[in-house]
Amino acid sequence: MQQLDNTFTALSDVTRRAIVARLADGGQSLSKLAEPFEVSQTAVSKHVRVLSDAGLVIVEKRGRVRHCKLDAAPMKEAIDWLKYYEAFWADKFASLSKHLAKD
Amino acid sequence: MQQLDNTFTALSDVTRRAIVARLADGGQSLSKLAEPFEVSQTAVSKHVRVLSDAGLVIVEKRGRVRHCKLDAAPMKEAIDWLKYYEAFWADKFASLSKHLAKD
DNA sequence: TTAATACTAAACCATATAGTTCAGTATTAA
DNA sequence: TTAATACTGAACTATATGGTTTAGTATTAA
Repeated sequence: MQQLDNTFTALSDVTRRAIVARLADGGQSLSKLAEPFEVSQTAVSKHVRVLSDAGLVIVEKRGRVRHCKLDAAPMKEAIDWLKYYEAFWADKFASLSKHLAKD
Repeated sequence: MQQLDNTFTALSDVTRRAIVARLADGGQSLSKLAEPFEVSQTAVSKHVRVLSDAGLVIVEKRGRVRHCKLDAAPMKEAIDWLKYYEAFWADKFASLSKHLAKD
């Protein structure tokens, strides 16, 4: 429940979703990770903290470098939650009309 | 992109997720919808506004009543986004080890 | 016509969020 | 040993968020 909050909140920011996308191409240091973004490294560091608190990114200290890698496991719960509502997608005609009949 | 932001943000609040859950049992008026919640009707009204702005709830004026119903269509985009990262779930052993080999 | 109902808008408050800069610490390279 | 690198923490700012209460509007019921 709190985990779902953390996951959805973490993913509600464009920069954080972009960080996740970058990490999907492979783990990397925080400074490398921050390079393409227009905000400061400190800002990226904070975003990574949010993702790490949500369990979506694993940060490992290697000397002076923080190596970041993706762990998408918490997304499973989010997908499961969302999937429950597939029946209410407008393009699923059969389910929709069944639903409309209810109102 | 902005749509994804809106969807994830809308779903990052427990009360709003509970509203979605209630609407899955059928459309209803705002006041009925607000009943089980401990916050004021005004607060629920604001939450419904957020959901409606995200396209997740359709509000229809019927006389003095606002009838609310679920439209989960925007969730599709969110699920699709999340699904891309299935390969990074820790429990998908094959994909994970492939990923680990990269670091 | 009057009173009740179902809201919304406005004003306000406390806290959270996203960003900044600057200073400090830990680690590595020269 | 000194200098550079890779960060984090602290302090600050602006805006967003979630909540409240109070007042007002639109609609329906009596």
